[in-house]
Amino acid sequence: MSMSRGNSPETERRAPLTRERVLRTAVELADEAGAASVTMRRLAEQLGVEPMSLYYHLPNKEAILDGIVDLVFREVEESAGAFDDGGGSNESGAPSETPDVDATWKASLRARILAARRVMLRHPWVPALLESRSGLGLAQARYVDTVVGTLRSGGLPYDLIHHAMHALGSRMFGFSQELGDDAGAGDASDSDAFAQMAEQVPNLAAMLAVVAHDDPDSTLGWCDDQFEFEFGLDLILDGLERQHARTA
Amino acid sequence: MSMSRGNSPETERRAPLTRERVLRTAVELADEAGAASVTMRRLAEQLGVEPMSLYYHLPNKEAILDGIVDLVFREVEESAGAFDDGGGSNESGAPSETPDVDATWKASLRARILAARRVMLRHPWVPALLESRSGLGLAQARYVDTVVGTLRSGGLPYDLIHHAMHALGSRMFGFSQELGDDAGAGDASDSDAFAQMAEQVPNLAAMLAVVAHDDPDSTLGWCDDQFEFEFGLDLILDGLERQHARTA
DNA sequence: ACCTGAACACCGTTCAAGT
DNA sequence: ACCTGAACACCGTTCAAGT
Repeated sequence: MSMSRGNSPETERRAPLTRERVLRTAVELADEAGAASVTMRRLAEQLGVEPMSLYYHLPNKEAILDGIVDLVFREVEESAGAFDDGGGSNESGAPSETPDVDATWKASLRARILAARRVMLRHPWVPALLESRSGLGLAQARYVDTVVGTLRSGGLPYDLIHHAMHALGSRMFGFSQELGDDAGAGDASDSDAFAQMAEQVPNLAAMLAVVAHDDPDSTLGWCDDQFEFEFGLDLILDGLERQHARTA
Repeated sequence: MSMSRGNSPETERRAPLTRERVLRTAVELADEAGAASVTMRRLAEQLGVEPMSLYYHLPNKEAILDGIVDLVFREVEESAGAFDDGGGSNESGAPSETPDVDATWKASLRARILAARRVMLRHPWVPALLESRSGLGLAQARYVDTVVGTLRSGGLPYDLIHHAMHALGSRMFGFSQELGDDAGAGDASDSDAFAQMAEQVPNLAAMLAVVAHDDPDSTLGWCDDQFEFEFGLDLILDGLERQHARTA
């Protein structure tokens, strides 16, 4: 309520330009028009400001891209507020039988990843952007940290956890390939091109014929992405569990 | 040897501009300087030609990117020339006990994928480019086709094969995430930033400390990518084998 | 401290023209 | 048939300047 800083009604209407506000607007822009539309000039326009003003709050476009990825991972953290931290900080590195192993590690990791997926589905441009980025941002690192913590609470040794991170790959963040675009379709979108392709790829064509048999429109784009995601995720989680059981 | 078309020594020295030659040069350019350097203007320069000449042989830049991906997959096909086709075309879709199941499907699929990986390692820009592309090219589709054929020859039903394709994801093509860049490193490249980050991500830091303990330089970038790739691949292949055995 | 204007070095691409 | 030149509508970014 203090009016010490000269807040005219005008400056109150237009929120001041801020790193935070720039990034939030960039996320909105990406959500509405795709990552390619996040351009310094269009972002500035959206903010009612000149392009060069952005450079006062962020060093360059890379920082903006890093920033919006981090913003999404903060959203992931919020969405997972209900989960416990699972951070049993076992200082000694010895893989002795810890008494307090959490038998539900697999279910809770699974739930957390599926929660992350729900956020990613709201921002389908994140996967492609994330692949192009090298280096974890802070929020993403914290997310990875909770995954490690969950696996550790299940009693898995750190080297198996390390392999698990690699085996999960981007699945850890809730996506595989086909989030944004229609993977599996492609040049063969129209059925003519596909029929012509079919004789060159008989095995693939046979598989598609069998799998799509209960879906009326035979054109592709028929995969149940959610089912496939969970299938692949469970394959990996079950495999990890088995590896752990074999050496425990 | 015929000189019917006016081949002066000059035109023989400079090979004629061709779709093929444009794409091969584009691959070389990407190999040497990264995918970002494949630009119509720089590509033309490399070919000793004006930028607009490229548009006579290819419709636009997208076609060039699709083209170089396809070129790499043709390289994958060549590298796998020693493999058999495994194309047992079992017309009836019934999953009855086929007498001619190939018990070595897992090993041969594994070998083919690792062969593809060796090609991808020569062209580290392919993964990122492939993710951004929607739709299989012909050579890539043929590659997928042989993967389907191999799984089918092992007796797996088509719907399990379909799940397998999704579960494998880009691993089918021989890469996971960390081909080009140093995944796992990042903002924490310098040890100062990492130490500061460590207290925010205790579980992650603990894992890294344990896993890196036998690697002298504690900075990241220490993962044995080949080992991790094979670990994840085997996890999936073993899981698929088990799923198949359970329903066979 | 915060924002702007003009300018630079790039992009992909169209279109009319050259040979 | 094959290649070119000029031009257009975009980029990200630097740098000196405004308030």
